[in-house]
Amino acid sequence: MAQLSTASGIPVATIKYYLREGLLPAGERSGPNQALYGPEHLRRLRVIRGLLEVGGLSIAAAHQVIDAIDSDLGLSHTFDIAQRTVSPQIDLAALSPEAVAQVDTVLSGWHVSPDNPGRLAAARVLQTFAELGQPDLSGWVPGYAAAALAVAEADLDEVDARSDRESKTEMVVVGTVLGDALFAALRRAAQEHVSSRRYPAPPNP
Amino acid sequence: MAQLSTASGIPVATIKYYLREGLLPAGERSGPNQALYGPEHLRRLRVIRGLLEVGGLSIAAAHQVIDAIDSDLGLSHTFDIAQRTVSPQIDLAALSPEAVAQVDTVLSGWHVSPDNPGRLAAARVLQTFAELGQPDLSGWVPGYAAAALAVAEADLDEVDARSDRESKTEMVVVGTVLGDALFAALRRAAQEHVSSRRYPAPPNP
DNA sequence: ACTATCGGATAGTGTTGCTGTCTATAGTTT
DNA sequence: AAACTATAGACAGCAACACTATCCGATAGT
Repeated sequence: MAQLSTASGIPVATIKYYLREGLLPAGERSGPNQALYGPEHLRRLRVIRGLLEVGGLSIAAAHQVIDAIDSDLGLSHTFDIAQRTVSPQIDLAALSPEAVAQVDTVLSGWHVSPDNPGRLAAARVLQTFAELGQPDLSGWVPGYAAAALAVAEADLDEVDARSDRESKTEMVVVGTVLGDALFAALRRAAQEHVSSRRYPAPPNP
Repeated sequence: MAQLSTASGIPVATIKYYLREGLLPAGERSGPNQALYGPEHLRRLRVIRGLLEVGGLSIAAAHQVIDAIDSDLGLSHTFDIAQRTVSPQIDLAALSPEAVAQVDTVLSGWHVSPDNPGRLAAARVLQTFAELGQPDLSGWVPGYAAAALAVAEADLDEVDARSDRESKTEMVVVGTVLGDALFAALRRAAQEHVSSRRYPAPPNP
């Protein structure tokens, strides 16, 4: 276990904690107080840290998506679990009908089930804007939808590019979680790029 | 204050907490133990709840971006504060040069400063993929970059569409925070749409 | 005069993600 | 064989966070 700790850079106490929480499978027992850990444990640890640190998931959420990787349920079901895990729980009754209608307008032509977590989350965001007196976002949101469609195509392409089923499953889960972080990061960079192109000389205070 | 509480749906104790933390400016004092709260307080409360619940910010982070709204520092500076607040702090020394180079390839042609928070965060994500043995993302990431560019254009368009400076500032801050959530939500919906189009009949277990 | 409410201060709560300590045992070195 | 180190497993403790509850003295409205 000391090796596992030094190889991963994670303290022994933390590894024990992940074992306790069921995030990491126990090592192969070689005695009452001895266990052997293989490369798959190291890999799993890296998945865990990626989900927690980069993806910002909680321990409980990471547990769910890791279970989704381990169980073989078919890709669409795995997608569903991953999506629900990373999305906020939203009560449909708490949403204004206007916001929901607004989202459905944007999503018109898409085949999306009514309880898709993204649909509800998007409605929540639009409702927040509406409460802040920004009712007309018709110039803004469609651009987001078009970009989201392009990204989703890229996501599915990448999953298709994986050869074996296990690799596909992992790409579904990890891609769902880390894809959010990746896009947000690239948006920051793109904002600086576009901003500097539009306003060449930033005003000096 | 009771009115403010019922109007916003936020418990009095919580409003007091926000006052203590400096998120909400004090009401206009009308006596040693009396204060008046106006519509601007209600609006501010809605901003706070949006940042915390929808944007997922911490109290400290919300404080920073709210200060950015209040101070008038020029749009590019406000953008910078908002970006740094919502981005994870990443130590450049902890990043592998390969991951950084990979990001810079994707960002080639963009005018992005070396310490742009998005550049570092994107490198962190790519490094995580590399550690998981997914080295070749050249079919995936460029699509993200193109989409991010389109979204950034839409963001700046929307800021430009605001007339007064204060409204622009608020759109910069709120748009930066809630835009992430909006895009992530629409990506979920788009994934279901694309997935159902590509694999019409999900396998029944 | 009386009662409800106010602002302000202080302390307490539940959750989360670890971290430190302890014990009994097992391997390893001398 | 004795000394030493490392291990698994259980348990308690801790710091940060976002509230929440209680108390207090003063005052506004009736």
